[in-house]
Amino acid sequence: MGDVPYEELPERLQRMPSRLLAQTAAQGQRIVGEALSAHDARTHHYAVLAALAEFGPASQSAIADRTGIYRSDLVATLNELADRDLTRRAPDPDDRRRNVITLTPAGRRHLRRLDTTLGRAQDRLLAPLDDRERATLTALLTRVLTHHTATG
Amino acid sequence: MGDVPYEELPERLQRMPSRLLAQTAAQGQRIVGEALSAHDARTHHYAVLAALAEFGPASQSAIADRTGIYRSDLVATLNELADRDLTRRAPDPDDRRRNVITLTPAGRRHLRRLDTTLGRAQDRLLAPLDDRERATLTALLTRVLTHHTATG
DNA sequence: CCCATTTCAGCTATACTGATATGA
DNA sequence: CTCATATCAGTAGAGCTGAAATGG
Repeated sequence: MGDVPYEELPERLQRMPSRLLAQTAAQGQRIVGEALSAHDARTHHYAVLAALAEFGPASQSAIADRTGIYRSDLVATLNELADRDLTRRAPDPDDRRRNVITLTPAGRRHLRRLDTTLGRAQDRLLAPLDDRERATLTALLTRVLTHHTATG
Repeated sequence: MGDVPYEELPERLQRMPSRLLAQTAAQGQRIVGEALSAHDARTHHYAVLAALAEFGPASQSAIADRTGIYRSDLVATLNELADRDLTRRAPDPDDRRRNVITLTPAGRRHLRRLDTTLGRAQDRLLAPLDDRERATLTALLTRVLTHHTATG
């Protein structure tokens, strides 16, 4: 990708919002993925660490709800985080169906490193936009997203 | 996804542009994918048909450049389109390394149907935004995207 | 020889579905 | 019995890489 002047794109594709979103999101994923891979991390890792830091220990089900990660995918993510000693998984004594996931001190430090790295990645992604434009973009995206994810 | 009030998301995730883009793009892909699957089509099909309609017959290499589809992925896409008699693949007499891809009349009709279907899908995707906001969003996305895909 | 074009075979991360075992 | 939780197995589309075969 990125080997061709934008002018050559078919006009239909050029202005199709879903395509603009997909392509721009792919650029973001590429930039963020490169930044995270330097820390042996992926986006799901960051989402889980952030949820634990902001809401405290939680069941896998609660983490899934708070991050948008599917319960089935969360299993692997938590395995990876536990392998790296960034989170711990312990059975919940109050409800033995549940695991309680907690952040370790190393997890907290890792999250701070990722915050820095990801901040820089966002900056590279949005480089051509000034602060006001960035705010406009995130506000518009937020409105579209909430419209499609709202429960009521 | 979409089972939880937005307010419960970790603040870090809520405002991260790359995540907003990824999630919104996923909604777009879901909506567009459903619309296309009713016509036994996928996004790559539309991109190729649009490129052929707007630029005329072309080699696979040229189509790849004009759509952003990888050359390797284009092979399968063109197989599928040819199976449906929407495009034709013929060797180029001027350069026998090349295939010349042309749109069939059925392909032209199919493109028109997809135009309609996709127009409605875009409208559902961007439902919460008015026309001016939609224009702002596409303009901002276009600037970010061209910044990352420009050759010079 | 080098370069362009097509094709094949594979990989990755993400989003998503369905089934199952266990316990409330 | 039903519902919730965690887990496993698998699917799908898109983006991406590398190598091979053929021809300019």
